[in-house]
Amino acid sequence: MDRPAATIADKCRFCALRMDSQLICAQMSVGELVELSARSNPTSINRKQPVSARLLQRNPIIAVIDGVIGLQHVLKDGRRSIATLFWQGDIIDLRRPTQRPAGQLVALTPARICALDSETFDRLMRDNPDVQAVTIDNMREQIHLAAEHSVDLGKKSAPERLAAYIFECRRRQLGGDSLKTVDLALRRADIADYMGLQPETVSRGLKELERRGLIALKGRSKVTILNEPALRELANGAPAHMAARA
Amino acid sequence: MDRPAATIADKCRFCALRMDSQLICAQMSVGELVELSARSNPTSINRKQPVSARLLQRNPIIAVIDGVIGLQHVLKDGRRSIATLFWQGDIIDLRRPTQRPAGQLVALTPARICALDSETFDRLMRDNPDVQAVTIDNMREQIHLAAEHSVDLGKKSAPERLAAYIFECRRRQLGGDSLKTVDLALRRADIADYMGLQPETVSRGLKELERRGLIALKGRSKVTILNEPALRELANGAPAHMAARA
DNA sequence: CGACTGGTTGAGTATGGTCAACTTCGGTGG
DNA sequence: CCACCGAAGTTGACCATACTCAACCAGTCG
Repeated sequence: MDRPAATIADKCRFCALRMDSQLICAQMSVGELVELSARSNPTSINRKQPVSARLLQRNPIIAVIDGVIGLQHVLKDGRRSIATLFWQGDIIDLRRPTQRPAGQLVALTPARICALDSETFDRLMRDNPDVQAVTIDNMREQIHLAAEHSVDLGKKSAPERLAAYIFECRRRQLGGDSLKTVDLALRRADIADYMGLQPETVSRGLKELERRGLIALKGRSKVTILNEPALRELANGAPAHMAARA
Repeated sequence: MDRPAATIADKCRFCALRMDSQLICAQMSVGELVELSARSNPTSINRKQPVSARLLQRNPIIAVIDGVIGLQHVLKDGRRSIATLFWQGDIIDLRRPTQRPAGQLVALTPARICALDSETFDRLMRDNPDVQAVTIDNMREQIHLAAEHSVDLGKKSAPERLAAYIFECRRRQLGGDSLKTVDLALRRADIADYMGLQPETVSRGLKELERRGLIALKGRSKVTILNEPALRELANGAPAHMAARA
């Protein structure tokens, strides 16, 4: 190097992962960020593009800067399933002891991610307890969300799943639980593959929620929640008369 | 105390969590175990018993010693869903920032667990890198298994789900991938609630796998795998002609 | 404008859910 | 040891939800 560059590279300086105290890069010192920015690989991905296998090979730790990344599995006969959604701040650690295929990461919206190699990430985890805490919290949250998602897929009807999906989107969006209008974020086909439905069923289900007066569809991707208690009851699997009362 | 007790309490001395190098207590020094055994709460639970809320209040970290623990959610109208199965060595960390209800832990077989309080667990994680590594590995594995389970629930037919369940049981059992005869571990109703089916469908599905010559049912809870490649193809969602060829 | 992608609508169907009856198993007590 | 009881599991008939397939519609981009 020409001279000791004690400044943070631009790619990190303005990164969204520093802008919220809950996010990983907000835990780091200037020195750590300088070092990190020499090793990190921020990348933009277009919708439907997979995260390059070559990138993952060297850099198996992915932090989602913005957009939505899906973990996609394709069954032998072509059925596609999206097992997990990753949103801003989520840390995806694809390293596994057993070398079973783990599915593929695909951008479901235009997205930006930041890829790290094992050594850098492990060192950061070891040396910075705040990074470690944030990362472990994120893993715990992922485990918890995965459990809730399993409940959705296991026992809920199509309208119930869609109600649950609307709340899931809202929770993960800027503004969170106070938003009245939620962005569905994904295309119908992706919502379908994530919620274990067909695109047609998603369409009919959303219409059904609208017919019941629970939501209003604003264009193709926005939903306004009209009756939040009832929508919540429905998402929690309450029978019709309970949801109506809510 | 009467005198410095430098011995490990019996409850820890013979614990299965020390007997395998992958498990959490096998990472600990004698000194740590002595200290730990003063704080840990090994408990036996009968099938269908929930893990006591009082225990969890004080000790939100649970290690599964043996048996199967399920994370159960009950919907507003009574439908029951088992989101996750925890087996020997799994570490359940129920602490969450947001105080949303997280479901209930229930023993699905006679089980033994060991409950720890936050402080003890966090200190152990901080002071012992091996404990930390094992625990983080376990969390990563849980995230991964949850993703696979979501694929099962989202897009697979009843026989496919049951084939996948048989492999999941085998993987988690002593002997693992080499076993020919697998213990289904759970009752039909619990398998149903875990795989997003009804008990009747589980029964019919297992019969169907038997009819196709993929498995043989030995009593109510044992299954012998007769055609492993074909069963695997089926579990992976291959169409009938591919599975038959396998 | 035409081609394309994404979304919606409709008709028919199949898979798995529901409900009820029945069987098997395992434990308990006479 | 067998009789009995309750829990667990299986079977069958019927039915509903969501899937399939096809046509159609609405934007968008060259």
